[in-house]
Amino acid sequence: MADVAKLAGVSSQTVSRVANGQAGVVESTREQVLAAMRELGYRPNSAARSLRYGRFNTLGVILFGLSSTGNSRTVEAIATHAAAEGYAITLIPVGAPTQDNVLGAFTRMGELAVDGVIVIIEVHLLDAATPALPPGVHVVVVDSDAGERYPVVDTDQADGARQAVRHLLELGHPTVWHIAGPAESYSAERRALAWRTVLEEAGRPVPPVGRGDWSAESGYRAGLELPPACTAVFVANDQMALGVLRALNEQGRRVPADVSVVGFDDIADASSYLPPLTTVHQDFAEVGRRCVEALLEQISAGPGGPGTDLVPTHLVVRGSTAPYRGGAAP
Amino acid sequence: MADVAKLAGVSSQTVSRVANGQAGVVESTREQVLAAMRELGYRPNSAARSLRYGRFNTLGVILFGLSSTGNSRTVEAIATHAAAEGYAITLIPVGAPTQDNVLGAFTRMGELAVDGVIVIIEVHLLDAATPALPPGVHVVVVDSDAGERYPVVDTDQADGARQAVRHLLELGHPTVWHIAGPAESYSAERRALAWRTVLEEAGRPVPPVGRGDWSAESGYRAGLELPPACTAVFVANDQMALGVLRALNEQGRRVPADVSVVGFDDIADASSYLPPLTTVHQDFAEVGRRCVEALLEQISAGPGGPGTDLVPTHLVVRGSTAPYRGGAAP
DNA sequence: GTCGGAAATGTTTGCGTAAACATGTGTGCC
DNA sequence: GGCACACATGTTTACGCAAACATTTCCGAC
Repeated sequence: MADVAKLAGVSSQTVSRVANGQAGVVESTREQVLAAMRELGYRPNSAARSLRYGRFNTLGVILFGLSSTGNSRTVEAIATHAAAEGYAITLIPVGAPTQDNVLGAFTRMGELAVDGVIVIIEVHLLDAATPALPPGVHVVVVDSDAGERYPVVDTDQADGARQAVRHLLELGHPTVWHIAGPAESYSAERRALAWRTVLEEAGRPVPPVGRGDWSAESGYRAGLELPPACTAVFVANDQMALGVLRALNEQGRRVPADVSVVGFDDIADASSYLPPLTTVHQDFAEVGRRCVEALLEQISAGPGGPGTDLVPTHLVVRGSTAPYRGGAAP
Repeated sequence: MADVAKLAGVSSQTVSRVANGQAGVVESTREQVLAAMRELGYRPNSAARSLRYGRFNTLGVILFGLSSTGNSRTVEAIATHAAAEGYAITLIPVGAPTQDNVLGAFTRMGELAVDGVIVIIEVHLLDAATPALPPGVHVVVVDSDAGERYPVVDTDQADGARQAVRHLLELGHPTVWHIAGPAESYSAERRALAWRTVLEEAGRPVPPVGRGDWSAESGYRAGLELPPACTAVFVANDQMALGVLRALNEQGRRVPADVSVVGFDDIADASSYLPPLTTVHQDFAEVGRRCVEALLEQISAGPGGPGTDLVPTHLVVRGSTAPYRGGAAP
């Protein structure tokens, strides 16, 4: 900066004024400074700026991994909206979901230059970790039941699951089976709970729950366990539903003629499954947007209270569901 | 830091020494300082550190989006390995692939506190943009033909495509059709070129190329165009292959009995397609790892020359390919 | 012409850290 | 006992920037 000032024949303060587009610099001077900047290839040093302002214009994101479609789409939306607000994103992935790893990630984040943190992680691992964050750092949590302690943004999992199960009941199926995600996952539990509640409210029998780990492969294995009596199944995500379709296909059971299948997420591929999957649409981009919004609000206006902001879902009916035809196999 | 020093009854310099684990501090003093740090919840300010050192310990990543499986897995690997080396990741997504957007991303990145940049973007958009980066910032490029000007890390696209096409020819198919990715994509072009070359070398006719945009939906549309004479098709990625499977299924053509299909990427879901997809396995994690390695090498040892580092691929044979049976439909 | 005041520009200062240099403190050796 | 030297700790300074305050310049009104 000093070099630019010297070359332009002005003080460094004037350079600073030009760099920040402040008023009070006469046109001719501004021109000269800009020319000098170009000539020397001057870039403002963001570290010095941060030091001066006490702000970093950076948001941290802590998550388990980008491998799930939901996470990666949420992160993408976060990055996009943060960029639009002049913020950069710093990513810290946590390897295995252990207390130690999570704590380590928060500690690292605490040492990093971030103004706020978005946490995409199960809450039970979170409690021990947040104290590792410095006091000034704000937090928004995605996809967990931390609503009593932190601001939370989440998809309306329960309502989505309700829509799925009701759709199947309305088609006449006597009851609906469920293949859930991993027990540690809060979304998985909420979807399972909503499924159970709808069945109970409708006075239908509640079949035993199948389990997967969100992967198509695990859905395939769980699908093989589905008994012949099953005519309708609500699967906790689209990828497991893909596995279920394969399992049913291998067993010679036709979808949707013999068995109706509903997924959750509405990933891009779901419309190309065999048959195209009826599923619950989840608006990941909106979740990401609201996270950034809530966090920036906190940063500028001070900590908002806890509470949960739910993004609505809706059912997308495609070819994998059909009316009940009175029996399992024809 | 001054507060800690006061509380511990030492100078700030001693605090600094303790914070950085430097020698020359007697045990009792160190204890006192550590205690004071804990009491005050002291955190070193990374902005000041960066200012002092001229290093940020941050790597930038510029990409189009996280929606493709490949990108998100590569980014995940980059983040993981960078974290292991004590570096954080700053993400800048580029919306639409226009010259302006790319330039904007590079400009923003130039103003950000990064020591190096990993670019996951088509090269023809890259040329106009890199000058926007400050001189001291190192660059590694993924998935492009920039090998003559930048260090490039990439999957061995050509070899993967060759393996796919040869596999189909070895099964006895007279020739192999191809559904390519978008023409702007360099990987798409390389896969298409390798496909054409193998056919020409084998003296087989080269059918017209189908086109998609990587999405399952576009694969479906391209799949509907496949003529009855087609008995083998190499699709440029797994998701489009999923669409092709659906198109063939709708037309009553069985896979692999009537038509053999090979994909590219080996995404997690591919083994659960109907039928499980034969595809070219791509090691995204390794690509990410090598990127970080190359970039850190540059940062510590000065700019390495251009050149391309190819990560090998291998064919995974599953259920979507079968020997040629002498005719298109039985 | 002189004076007031607004606008343009310059100077000083401090953000938190750590290197470089300066000072103190004790130890062992002759 | 005095001296040198190693080691622990303190003081000064600079990193790049911009707010706060200081100075200069120029204009119009009287």
